[in-house]
Amino acid sequence: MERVSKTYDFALLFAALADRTRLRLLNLMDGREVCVCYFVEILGQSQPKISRHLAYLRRAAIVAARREGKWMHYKIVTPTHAGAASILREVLSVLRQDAEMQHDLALLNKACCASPQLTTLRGAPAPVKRPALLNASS
Amino acid sequence: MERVSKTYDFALLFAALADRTRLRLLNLMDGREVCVCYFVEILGQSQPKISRHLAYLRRAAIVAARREGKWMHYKIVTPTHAGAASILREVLSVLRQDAEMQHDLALLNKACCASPQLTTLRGAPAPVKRPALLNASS
DNA sequence: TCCTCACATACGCTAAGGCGAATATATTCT
DNA sequence: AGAATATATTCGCCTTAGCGTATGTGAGGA
Repeated sequence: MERVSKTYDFALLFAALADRTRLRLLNLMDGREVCVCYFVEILGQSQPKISRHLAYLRRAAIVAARREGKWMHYKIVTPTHAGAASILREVLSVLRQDAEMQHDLALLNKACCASPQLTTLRGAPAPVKRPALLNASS
Repeated sequence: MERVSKTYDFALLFAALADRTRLRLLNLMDGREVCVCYFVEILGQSQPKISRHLAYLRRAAIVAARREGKWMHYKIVTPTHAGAASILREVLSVLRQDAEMQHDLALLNKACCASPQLTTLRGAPAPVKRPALLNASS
């Protein structure tokens, strides 16, 4: 058995959370896997900016990316550290109360159901809702 | 009735938490009011450094300072935003599990009970434990 | 193979953070 | 008033972050 991160770097976790855009991204990924194009469309911000923030979250090991053809899907990964996991869970839970976060999610759900509605997203894969909010990935 | 912070700046909160030294300071203040000299002694770091991090926490409205003669006492203040408050509570709870944090607290408790033990702290006021972990201040 | 789409990364800039060292301020003591 | 103590702030330096813009890369289609 291998020992994983005896001392967890909480500062790194909080640095990853210390940006409104990243919090909005995480909120959109709460419980589902989301394609990058949706982030760009819903947050209304430049694609490189979104991509850089996603890279930041990846560096902090908070999200994982999966390629599917031309598209990249991002999802939240549960931190190996139990404390970090419960902090992240609490954060996501609190974010759900935020007005802007709720608005973002409403846009995501709309885009999900009415595919050809948003011209920019024509043919983009729909985000897949997951049963568990935080699902461990091997 | 006055409306308090309709939209809370979570990024600011997390930025304040995104530093190991500040997390150690908050952990020491968990449930009690602590004099600056203890922070310097226990963390073993320079006084200006400690003071700057405390100023950062003050700016983020996470702690409050109180002067008592030559000494300054710091304590955690509960954020007005309920979500922020519960995040902070969860963070403090998780920090308690961390080895270094526990060690810091052990040093604080020792310093608290054996006053004349630490020469540097001769005559310094003892930290006062509070019943509630997070007590709202008017 | 070339083109296009979706996304990632590099570059140049500016702002902010963190640190040590020095200095300022407030309080108490003599 | 002057000295000593406790704490805060400033300065200069370096590193990191965030942004727009431009460019690179990987996959699919013609």
